[in-house]
Amino acid sequence: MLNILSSFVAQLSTYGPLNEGDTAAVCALPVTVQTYVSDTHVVRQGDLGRSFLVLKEGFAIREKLTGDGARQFLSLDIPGDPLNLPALFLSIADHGVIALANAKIAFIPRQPVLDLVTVSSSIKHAFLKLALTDGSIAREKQLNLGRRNARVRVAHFLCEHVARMEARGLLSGNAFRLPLTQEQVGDATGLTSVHVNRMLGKLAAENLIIQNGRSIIIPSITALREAGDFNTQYLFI
Amino acid sequence: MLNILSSFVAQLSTYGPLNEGDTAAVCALPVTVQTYVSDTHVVRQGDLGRSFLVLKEGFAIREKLTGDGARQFLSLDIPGDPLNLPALFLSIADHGVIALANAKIAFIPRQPVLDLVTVSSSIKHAFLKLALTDGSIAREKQLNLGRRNARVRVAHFLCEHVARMEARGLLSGNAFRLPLTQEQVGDATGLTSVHVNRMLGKLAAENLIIQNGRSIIIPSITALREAGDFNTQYLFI
DNA sequence: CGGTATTTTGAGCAGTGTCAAAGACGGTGG
DNA sequence: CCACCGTCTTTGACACTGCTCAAAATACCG
Repeated sequence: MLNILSSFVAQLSTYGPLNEGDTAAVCALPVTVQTYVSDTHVVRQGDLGRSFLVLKEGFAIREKLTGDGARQFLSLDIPGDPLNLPALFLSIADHGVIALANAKIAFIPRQPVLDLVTVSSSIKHAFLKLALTDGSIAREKQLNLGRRNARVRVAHFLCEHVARMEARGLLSGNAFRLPLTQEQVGDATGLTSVHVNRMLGKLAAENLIIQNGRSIIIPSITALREAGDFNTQYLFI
Repeated sequence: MLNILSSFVAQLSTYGPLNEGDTAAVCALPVTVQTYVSDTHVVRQGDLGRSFLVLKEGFAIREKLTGDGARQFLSLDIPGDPLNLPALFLSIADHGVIALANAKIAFIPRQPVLDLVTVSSSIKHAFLKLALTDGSIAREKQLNLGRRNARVRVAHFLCEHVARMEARGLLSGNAFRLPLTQEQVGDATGLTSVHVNRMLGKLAAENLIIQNGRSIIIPSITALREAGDFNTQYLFI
């Protein structure tokens, strides 16, 4: 229960029934946990997938870079999220991973995970659904980046983070603390920090959010979701 | 060999070794083929995944819509591509599918596919890699839409289509015919048709492409790839 | 050959980016 | 506990990319 990987197992089991043997096998995987102090690159685009990474505490970010160094954040990951599933099975990481301050990441050597997936069909099935869900989220972001304006994009970003946190039981009430700077929100939404600042101000002026530093209160999640053209369906939670 | 699903099997086997039994089992799946005349919605966002769809001939598009009806194309699919893997395993389609003129799509009832995946571990493994690769491509598009300007985006789009066609052996030489209107290229790149037109004109003026209607010649793929900040790595071909 | 869809072009505009500076905040050492 | 320093947020002025609207030119299809 209090295993290092319990939150990951819990999430995995939402994708397909795991029997006790499966659960035990996952929890028995050899694990090392690493804690990070400030924003740190854990994996760089192109690295070999030597270990499977699962976020245990705090937050992490997956990112890609353009040739001239512009950053695009692909996801803001929360406890229980796998951080490099593609690298595990495709050998090479198509994206980088950044640990935010105080994040704890579990490292599991690659081979034991591959072995486990080979042995247990239901675990492999859960991994497949995990990959497909991750793809669904990426596609929603294509839509967000390609066809929604700045205000809607920022609102959508907030809605998604809150919805995912809530689904994991990591959020209570309508208040939370954003773990990112506005510059980083810009990297997630394809905007500049200046414009993110203005859009947050606009959402606040419309009473869709109440800001106090990085603490955010959402007076009406329904209203914010409408502003962000947000629907939980694509998250499959 | 000349089975309806042979191109799909060929692609699947690039993701993981399939023995003869696996190959035969896939080819033995019950299939109906449907031909489309002009751009037609085959699946709509939110539909139930009753059949597994594989593109056999021509082109198809996967799309998502915003609440106010703006379109974002997620991918331009080519023969051999599965069109609704997520819907198959997650029950509900997170995106729509459009068949372009003269496309032939193979419909395979859902249950036989699920059964096959349950029985064959190597086929499930191939599906997993397929899903992860699809995710990798979606992430590159997040980068493209979020952080690259219009000219680079259009060049990147062309490079990706050409690279994927080539990898399937569907292209010879440096000429091809774009199966999309400029409006549709805009839906794929998050631009308007007018701006796509200008960017294509710009690429032509720079001798990166030679246009004649929808026929495009690429004098130097190296040069176009540089202009499009394109590298095949994320395609895992 | 006519009608429709698509491409091309132009002019003006809106949304977002850039640059720069001031203000607020938070953590650290004294 | 306070002062300081670096980071982050906020604001303003202006530039530029890409959008809108509209019309003309061209290509495609029956």
